[in-house]
Amino acid sequence: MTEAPGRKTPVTMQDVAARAGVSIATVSRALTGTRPMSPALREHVVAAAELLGYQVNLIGRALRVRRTSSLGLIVPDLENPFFSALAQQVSRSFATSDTDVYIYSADNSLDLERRGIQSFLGRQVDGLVLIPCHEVDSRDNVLLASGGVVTVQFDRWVPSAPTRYVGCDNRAGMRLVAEHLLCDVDLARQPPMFVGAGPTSSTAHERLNAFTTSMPGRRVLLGDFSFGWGQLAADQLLDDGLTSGTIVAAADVIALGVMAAVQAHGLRVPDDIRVIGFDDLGVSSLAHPTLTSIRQPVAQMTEAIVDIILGRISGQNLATEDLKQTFAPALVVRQSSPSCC
Amino acid sequence: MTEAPGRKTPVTMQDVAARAGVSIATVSRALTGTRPMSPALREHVVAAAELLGYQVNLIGRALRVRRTSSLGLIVPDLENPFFSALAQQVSRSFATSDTDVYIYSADNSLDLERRGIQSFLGRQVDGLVLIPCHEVDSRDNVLLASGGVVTVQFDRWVPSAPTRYVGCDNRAGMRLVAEHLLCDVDLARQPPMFVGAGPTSSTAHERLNAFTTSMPGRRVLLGDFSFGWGQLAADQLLDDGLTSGTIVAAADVIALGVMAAVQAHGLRVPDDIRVIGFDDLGVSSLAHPTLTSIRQPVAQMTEAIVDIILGRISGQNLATEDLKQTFAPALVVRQSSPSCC
DNA sequence: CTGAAAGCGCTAACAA
DNA sequence: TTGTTAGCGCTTTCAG
Repeated sequence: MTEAPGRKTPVTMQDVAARAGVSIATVSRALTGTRPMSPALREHVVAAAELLGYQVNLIGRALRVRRTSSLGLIVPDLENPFFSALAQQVSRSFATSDTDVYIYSADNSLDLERRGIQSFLGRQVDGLVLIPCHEVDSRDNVLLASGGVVTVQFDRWVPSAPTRYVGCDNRAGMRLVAEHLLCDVDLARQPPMFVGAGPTSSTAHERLNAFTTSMPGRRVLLGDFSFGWGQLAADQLLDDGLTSGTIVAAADVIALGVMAAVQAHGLRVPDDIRVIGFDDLGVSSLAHPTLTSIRQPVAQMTEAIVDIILGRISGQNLATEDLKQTFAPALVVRQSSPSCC
Repeated sequence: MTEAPGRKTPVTMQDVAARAGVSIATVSRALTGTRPMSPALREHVVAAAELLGYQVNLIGRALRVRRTSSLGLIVPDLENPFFSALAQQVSRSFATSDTDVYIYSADNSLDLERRGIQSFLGRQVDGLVLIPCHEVDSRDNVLLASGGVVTVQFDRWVPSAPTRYVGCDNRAGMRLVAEHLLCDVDLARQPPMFVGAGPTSSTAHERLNAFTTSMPGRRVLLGDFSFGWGQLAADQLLDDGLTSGTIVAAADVIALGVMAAVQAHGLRVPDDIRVIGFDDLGVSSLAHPTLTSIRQPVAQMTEAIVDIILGRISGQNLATEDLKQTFAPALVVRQSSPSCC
């Protein structure tokens, strides 16, 4: 019988050294390849290591080299598909480097957010990517993070924290929506209204502000970034007697909820109610009808994060405005709000 | 000005000890509270630590105590909402313990899956929860994992790997679907067919087998666990002239894709086409129409994982069949396939 | 090109 | 109750 799993004493470099009849330093050199050595001996050591099933203890290495080759990513909520998509893309962008990405879900709790940060800092990650839970209340957490390690705020911006930020230009995105409305929509027949999220995050804030600026005096409903809220909001509007209009949602998850509710009420999208989303989640091009949305350049954004964390960018003496890196989104017109021509 | 973030030399116990005028061991005891000591001194030490902004270095601690209080969770793909939901729930179940959960996405790649395992093992996690990518090809990876640390396979089972498994009873779930069909559906008017995933995972396998056993001779289409595949499959069926039937999907993501396509073709759910899902994702109760599905007892499953990892269960001399812990799912009848009465 | 030894930050056994 | 010290596994000077 093989031994019980997870019970055997781990084999160390000491063991490999003994087995190969060399010093522990030689084993280290043979395995990491940092210093020149005779190929024959290297071969010999590597063979011994494999024979014993040696696996490097990264804790020991990290303590010595003071680097962990790891990155912490803290997301507010994994069940929000936009955040899962971001997490996946961050992982993907670091896959070609030697940096491992670990994801921690704060489950929309400031306490868990703090716990995640403490935990990552304690484990000496080389960098921290943080999508903060709350625009105001996460400030202490962001400060805690940035005091310990290179920190990048992603997607959501907490003001007055001295960290880099990577995100998309939400105002520009909402301006694209406004242009689309002016150009392609009969606003008298299908007047616009906004279903957004309460301004507890910069994204919610910026999208809301940009909408009310571009489209003043329109109806605005605020909830959170969820499918359920979109559905609830649409139910309210329809129960109020709405039979035609253009619903601008602050996120695709909201928009998809809106569409479900509109169709449940027997109205047609886009003939009766147009729906416009934001983010351009993968499923949005598959929904029925397909969703007009604002596409965030996620791959570009995560590449920017790679550059910052791996230090490919000096970042030393940046002017304040350069701390914030925003990327231009694009309008993707689909069936839920087609163009007129 | 404050110092540039992430640049200051970290403050160690040594520093705290010097500042407080005590030995380093006293600092350790004051901060961890493992040994009795005079409250006044503890107070004093804690104050010094806070003054200096001391943060424990968990790497140093881990090297010494040979425990990291951390758990690795490897998922095949974060963009699949079912896996994100599982990840969230695992995190949640461990939130009350002192074990931190780190998530790693294998991005459906065996190489990345292996990298994640190596990385977690090297970092000496106390346990590993693995949702394997592939029923056959992941075998080496599972063996690698289980050779290093307590490993639990979750949701998907790779045979002949000596690890515990936690998942739901997929066959029982599909039997519930069959019962529902026999009881509530006019099978002559709405004949059942199966839209599943290729048998590259135990879940796909078991659900497919259970369907073909309960409902022999029915049409079966196999793709993958995605919204897009559900849509594509439904398009095929409808293009073949299907105008009424019952589509049993192997997962909610597939079912949602099916529903979108069916509605895009102008057919009604459930009047023309019934749709039944599996997993019972949160959004499934919000879709339009709401989705009849098989609910997995996710919270129960993750609690079982907690028990295994934290060693609340002996697990020493289990019989082979006890290594597999399956939980009973439940049928949730909603609008997409209502009951007859 | 290889070995001996120091030491990363921490905790625990042992002394006082 | 507190201090001294060894050592977790590893890399990297420094000698040889």
